[in-house]
Amino acid sequence: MIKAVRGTRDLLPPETAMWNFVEETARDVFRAYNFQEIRTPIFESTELFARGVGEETDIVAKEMYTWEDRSRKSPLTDAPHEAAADVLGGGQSLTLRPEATAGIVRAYIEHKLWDRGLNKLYCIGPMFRRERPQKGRYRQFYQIDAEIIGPASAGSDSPARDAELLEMLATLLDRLGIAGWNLELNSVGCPNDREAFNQALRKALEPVVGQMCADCQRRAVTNPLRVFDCKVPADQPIIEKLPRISQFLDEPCRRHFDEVQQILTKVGIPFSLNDRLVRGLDYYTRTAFEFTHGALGAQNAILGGGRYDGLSEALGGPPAPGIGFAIGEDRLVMSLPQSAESVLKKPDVYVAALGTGMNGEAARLARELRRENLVVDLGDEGFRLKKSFEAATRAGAKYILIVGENEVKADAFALKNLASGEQVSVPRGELAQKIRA
RNA sequence: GUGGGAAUAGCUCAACUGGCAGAGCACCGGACUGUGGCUCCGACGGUUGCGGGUUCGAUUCCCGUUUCCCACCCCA
Repeated sequence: MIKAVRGTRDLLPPETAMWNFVEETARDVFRAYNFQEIRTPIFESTELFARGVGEETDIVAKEMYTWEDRSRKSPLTDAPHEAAADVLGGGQSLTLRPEATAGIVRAYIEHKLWDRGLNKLYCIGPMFRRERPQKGRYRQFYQIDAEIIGPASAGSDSPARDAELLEMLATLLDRLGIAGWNLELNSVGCPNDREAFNQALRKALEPVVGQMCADCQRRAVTNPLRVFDCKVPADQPIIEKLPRISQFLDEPCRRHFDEVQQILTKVGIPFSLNDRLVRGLDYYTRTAFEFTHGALGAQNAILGGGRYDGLSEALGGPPAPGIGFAIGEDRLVMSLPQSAESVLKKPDVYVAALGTGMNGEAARLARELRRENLVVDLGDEGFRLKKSFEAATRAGAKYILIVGENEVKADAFALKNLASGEQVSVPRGELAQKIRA
């Protein structure tokens, strides 16, 4: 048997109803904040992620699905079409997107979206990372992503945008009925701050790193910021004494962060400061945040994001400050309180054809009712009435409509409420109204 | 990539120390040919994840492998 490959999965009904519920709610909330949809390709030039996400990140260094595309022309017969193409293989290096922001910023640059002022964009779709699967983590997973990006003259670097985005997220989680979320907030400053902080951190680690766990010794070399992620109890007293990024923020960054907090407080969004919150992608600046949820095990981050004021320039574009987030849709669906059954749209009526020659009559009635925007399921004239009832009950239909010889002759049909058992004869023209009532 | 656990019917799970692979639910049919849910009866359903080894005999023991789950790493 051929099975879905490791880390991928089929989403089946009724669970897909939950996904539709989440996506419809998200679109609805985004609309209220004047965000518009953008759809970018699910594969891009490898270089985009190397430069955007960062060569040193785990994502780029070991988790991407990357392959070499076939060359347009054989290198034996002619020069490669693409100047950038590898001379030997001829093909361009392509990668399945591991995250959405880089592609959106690429589109921003490619289509000169700064001409439109401030862009508020969202994107829903699959991402791909080759990690070891576990609960809430898949190799093909889905993100709901939104970005605010534009020239600084359009206000893209304003703390008001950070606060607006965070308030929107709180609204979305509330609308979905997700209780018990926690917003953790930090500022990772601008590149200068980070540089100074990194130096101070390395210096502070030097005398103590020998006493720390093996992971921390490795982090101290590769990415000192990640030392703050350590959960080993013995290391905590040491980590407590390390310098914090908050001590290295320059005046503009400090003011920016203060303003974000003030607005959030004013609009009543609860948050907690976490100066150990560091993010794994190189492009983050200033505001960094995570919404966590208890019921997700080790993968407790339901969404995360932050500001990326230098990303456009890193990709060869003009200055374009921005802020965005990615929701792990798989994890969001897992933390929903509703059952799949409860969000599933059940048929209003099951049309039961009864007896030879009734399929046509039933189809005609079903067509009329569907044109009235009712959800209609349709049986088969070969079914005995008992079987039609069972099928209607299983489908969760509200009514069953019997289409037999007697009914057709009278042009009035037996309509039975499956829950109450009440049955009435209804003329053809009044069916839709009666069912909807 | 590292460590641990698991895998038996569509689903949830049994099968004593290595001795005929089972149950409940679901599904299909009948009791009941135009009135469902309840009840009763019957039928269907299996390469015991896959491959090898030990043995007279393997779901059971051993080795390998795949996948899932848990944790690490990291992230959404």
